[in-house]
Formats: sequence, structure tokens, C-alpha cells
Amino acid sequence: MKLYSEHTKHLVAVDCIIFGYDILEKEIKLLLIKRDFEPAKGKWSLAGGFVRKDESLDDAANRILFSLTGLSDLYLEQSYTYGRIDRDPGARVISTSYSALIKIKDLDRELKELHGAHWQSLSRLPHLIFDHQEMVKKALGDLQMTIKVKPVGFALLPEKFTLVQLQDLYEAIYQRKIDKRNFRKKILSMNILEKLDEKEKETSKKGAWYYRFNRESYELHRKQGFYFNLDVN
Amino acid sequence: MKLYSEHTKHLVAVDCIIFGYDILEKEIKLLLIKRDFEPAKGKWSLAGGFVRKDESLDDAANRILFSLTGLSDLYLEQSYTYGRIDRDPGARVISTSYSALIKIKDLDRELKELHGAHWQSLSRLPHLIFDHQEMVKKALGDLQMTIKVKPVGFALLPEKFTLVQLQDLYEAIYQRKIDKRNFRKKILSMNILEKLDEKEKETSKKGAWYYRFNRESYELHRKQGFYFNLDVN
DNA sequence: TTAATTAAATGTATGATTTACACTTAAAAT
DNA sequence: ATTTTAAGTGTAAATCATACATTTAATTAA
Repeated sequence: MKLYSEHTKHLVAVDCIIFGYDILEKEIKLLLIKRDFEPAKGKWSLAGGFVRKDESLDDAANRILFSLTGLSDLYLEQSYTYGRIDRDPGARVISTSYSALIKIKDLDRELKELHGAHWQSLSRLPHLIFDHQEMVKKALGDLQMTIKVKPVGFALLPEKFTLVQLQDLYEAIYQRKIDKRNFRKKILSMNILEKLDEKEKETSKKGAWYYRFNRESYELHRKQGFYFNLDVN
Repeated sequence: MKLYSEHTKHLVAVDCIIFGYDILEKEIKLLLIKRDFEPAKGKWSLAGGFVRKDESLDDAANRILFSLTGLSDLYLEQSYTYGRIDRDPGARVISTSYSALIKIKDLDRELKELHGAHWQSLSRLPHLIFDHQEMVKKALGDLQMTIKVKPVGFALLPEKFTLVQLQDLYEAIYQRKIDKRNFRKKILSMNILEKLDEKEKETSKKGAWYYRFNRESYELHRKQGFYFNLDVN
């Protein structure tokens, strides 16, 4: 017995905004695919698809991302729902965007094989279909806000990382330089990093100490907040 | 020529979370209505309804809110989309919540006549249908974040208000006491309030100066940020 | 073996902001 | 003229943010 039968039904889609950090190039990139159905077949687009009858929105996002890119077990977070009537020229489609943060390299090879998925530098994106540009812009703005208030950045680095690498990441997200001494003072005073007994020696003779994000001490100190905002202006 | 015809369509709804501030009782309240269709007919619910074929999500939210409460021209802001399969026992419905802030009193009389809409104190809400409780909780959390970073509170006060009234509002949202001198120092130093040449004399013999929110100076000084977070532990 | 090179690591002084805290003032009512 | 009530005000101490330059550790080349 299903009610509401007099009401109009709609096509509902999800689109996945996957931000990847390239630790070597010190750049945030966006995962794009060549769309393989009409309209706009062959154009650059976010990984997207339609929500099925028997799956939740969250499940749809995970299924679609996996089927287009092979990525699974990401922390996909809902961002915003786009509902303009004519946003998709193919039909009236309501689309919810999801975003996630990952480290590039992870799955780079598999990606190339599948559906022409590619990492594109944020600073020089190609033209994207429909309102995908708007989706990305909103998600990036949200990321820049969130990272001030939650230590989400660590998902973008390997388990072990140096303070230099961590600072590079923050500079990539904020898109500006940060003073090295102030950065270290602040991040270390939060007591959420654990210094390891091991050095990274690839990039310098002296070597840089590895650190690890300590989730327990983060949870312990969380009440004090995580307000991370250096060198604003 | 419409594409995507092989894909499943869904019922899509919007639900409106309207927070009202009662300046006399110094309390945040929530606008609820008695639902007038099955299932859960007669139960307390948010103002909600289905998105039509020919309207955007935003338009649907405004139409539905108006039809159920008579409220129009609110600044409705999209909050989150709820997509669990079984969230509505009547059928599979995907619902986007919208929220807004208004001052109570405004339209109180009209409301009573229409659909049994009522303001209910946040601190003692009745049981709400489906996942509406979850929607409210999320929207309130978002409000508490936003108000630290944007001067949204002024939508909850009359054009002219006293500093005491403004402080009462912040205390109602934060749910704690704020030091009077520090509050005034901080809010005045932002240069977004304009002191008027007139006193409010209802609540005290001495009277309290009226102020007005000055949107232009807010826009001017916005780059400096609006970080309003007093007395946090 | 010594010197040169490279990137990592470190500290301090100044100014700005936050916090804690209690008395005075204006106006009406008695 | 006195009492009552709520509005309005200031300061000192502590904390936090910022600007800024040298030293250190290790490898490589002479």
C-alpha cells in the first residue's frame, strides 16, 4: 500500500566531488570522468548517476563512485542538492552532491583504465558540464571552512608525514603561504600529533621527523575546539 | 525529447524548519503543523510537501511554506537531503530540508487560523513524525555554527532593538549566559550597529538605547570576518 | 678530512585580543 | 527627597597571534 500516488516523481541523481591531494606536486586535484552517455557524452564531468528504487542516497553515492572509478570505502559526505528545473538539458533531474578527500597515488593506475577518470589540478580545470562547476566551487568553499574547525586534512596525507608535508597541504588548501615557525607552534600546541622515532630522508640530507595524527588525543582535547586559521589576509 | 527514461523516478519532498525567536519569552521556538494527510494525519510535523514537475526545489520550499502557514518572503536556506529508503512509511520519499529564522509575533494571529500551525519551544518539543526530529537537530547545530561566523541573528529581532535584547537572543541560541560588558565591547567593536536617538522604555525606568543593524558597514568590514564566540569554556 | 650545500628546526619580543570582575547612572515611583 | 530598577561602563592580567633570522644535521664534493 503506497500513498502519495497523485504526486509527480522525479529523476534523482548524485554527483561525487572527489578532492585528491598530490603530496609530490603539493596540489589539490579533482577527480573527473569522461561522461559515457548522452547528453554531453564524452565531456568532462563529476562521477554521477541515478539513484535507484532500492537504495538510499548515501548508498547510491558509494555505488556510483565505485562503478565509475573503482574507489570504495571513502568517507563521502553530502554537500548540497541542486534542484533547478533546467539544470540538466536531458531532463528534469534533481542532483545531490557528495564530496570526499583522498590521497592521490593510492589508486592512480586502476583509475586510468576505467572510464577515462583523471585527476585535474583545481587551478586549471577544464569546462565541466551542467552546474558541476558550481558544485565544485561550493564544495571547495565548504572544505576551506571545515578545515579550520576540524582536522580533516589528515585524510589527505599518508599515515606518517612530516611537518613540512602537513604545512604544504594547508598551503594547498588555503592557497597561500604560512609562516613555518607559527605553523609548527600552533599545530604542535594542539597535542594531536605524535612524533615518531623515524625520519623522512628523501627530500633532505638532514631528514625530517615523521609524525602521526593521534585520533585519541584529538577526541580528548576536542572540547577545546580546533580553530586553525593562520596568517589570515 | 527527454532522456534517461530507463531510470527510476522518486517522490521528492521538502520540509521547512522555521526557527522563531520570541523576544518576550527570550526563547527559540519551532514552527510545527498538524499534518493533514495520511500517513500520520493529525500528528505534529514540519511544514512539508511534494516538489512539483514545474518548480525548482527552492520554489517548492517557498510555495509549501506559504500554503501551510501563510509565511512568505523568508530567507529559506537549504539544509540537508534525507534519503533513507524507509524514512517515510507512506512511500519512498527523498526529502530536502530548508530552514529559516524569523521573529515571532509577526504573523502569530494568522498562523493560528491556518492548519493548526503552532510555535513550540525548542526545549520541550512534542514527538515529531518520521525523521523530523533529526532534521531539527541538524539544523539547530548548523545555526549555532553559522551565528558565530555570520550576523544572522538580526533577522530574529525587530528593526530597532536594544543591546540587552540582542544579548538575550545570543544567550537563547548559545544556551548560556554571556558577560554583559564583554558582549557589548565585542559587538560594538565590530562597527555593524548604529545607535539610534531613541530609547526603549517598556522594561526599565532608565530606558535602553535602541540600535539598528547596519548592513552596509557589515558588508564593508566583512573581510575582517565575523567571529563571534564569547565565553567559550 | 674539511668545506660547502641543503633543507629542517628553533625562539623571542610586540601587539592584539580575551577574560574576569563590580560600581555608577538615569529615570520613575513612592 | 528617597528608593527602586535595569542600563551602562573600565581596567588589569592573561592569553594568543604575529613578525622575523639563525642554527643544526647530514650528505656531497673538493
